[in-house]
Amino acid sequence: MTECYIRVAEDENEEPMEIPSEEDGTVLLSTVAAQFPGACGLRYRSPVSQCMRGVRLVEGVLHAPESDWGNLVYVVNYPKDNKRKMDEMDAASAVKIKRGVQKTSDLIVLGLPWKTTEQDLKDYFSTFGEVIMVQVKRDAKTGNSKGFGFVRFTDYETQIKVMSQRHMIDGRWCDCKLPNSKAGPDEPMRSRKVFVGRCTEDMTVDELRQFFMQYGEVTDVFIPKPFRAFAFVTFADDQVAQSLCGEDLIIKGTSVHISNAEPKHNNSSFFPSTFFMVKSPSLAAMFERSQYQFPSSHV
DNA sequence: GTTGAGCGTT
Repeated sequence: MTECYIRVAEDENEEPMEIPSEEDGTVLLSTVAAQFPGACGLRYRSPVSQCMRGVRLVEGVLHAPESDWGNLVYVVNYPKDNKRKMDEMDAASAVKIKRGVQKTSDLIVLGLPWKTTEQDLKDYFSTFGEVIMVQVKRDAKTGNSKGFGFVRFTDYETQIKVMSQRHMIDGRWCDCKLPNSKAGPDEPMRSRKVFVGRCTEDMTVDELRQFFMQYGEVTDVFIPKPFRAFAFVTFADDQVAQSLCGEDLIIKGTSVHISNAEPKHNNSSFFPSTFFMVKSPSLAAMFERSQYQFPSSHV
């Protein structure tokens, strides 16, 4: 058997696309997935039995049913019952659109092959939608991949779609999930100050101020020294601060996580900050600063 | 130069 093209379609009634086989006549699942992201196999209607038959799949390699692939149209298989999930997804996103544009967040990608690079991730996930950030986490010393990474999409629908299925990346099944850092209901109190996690050392007070200005008036930026990979940003309006909590924002190509700046002690009943504010703004600032530590989730 | 559930600081 020699190299050829086989006809593959999303559905029996849809127009097929021709995809190439290998020299030995087999077809790689990754070749199918390149055109049909999320594909996990192929099936076809047997001319003899008129039943759908599965194509043999061994370690990412699809084998022709008979001596060759023939002129049949092969239909793409997706994990579980993806069609029904799509309907649920559309209904869910329709509800959410009414409440405004959904913010996307970083997704953790688990199970990456050691060899997979950020370019590989970008290439793969771009088939779902516009990608605005990818990371492969590596050992600082050896540079070896830790086997997981992160991805961020422009559109929320893309994020939902990507989370709803498994992913064949460089020969391994990977999962995309919401990272633990943003799981569970946190965000307890209302504050004008937010905690900015995962800062990099090159971020300056000025740059953070410039960046956060787009959301509202910034009254203070505090970066602990020596470098501790987080910062505090205070807004004039607490609603601005609250609206950012839980979000992943991208500053200079780095994804930072916004959460509430949590007070470690609560002495405000003895010395309400409003008392200091009318008397002395600088004292009020000192007071606020002494009250807030990093949230427990980041300790 | 190894590994395979997890969780992001260069």
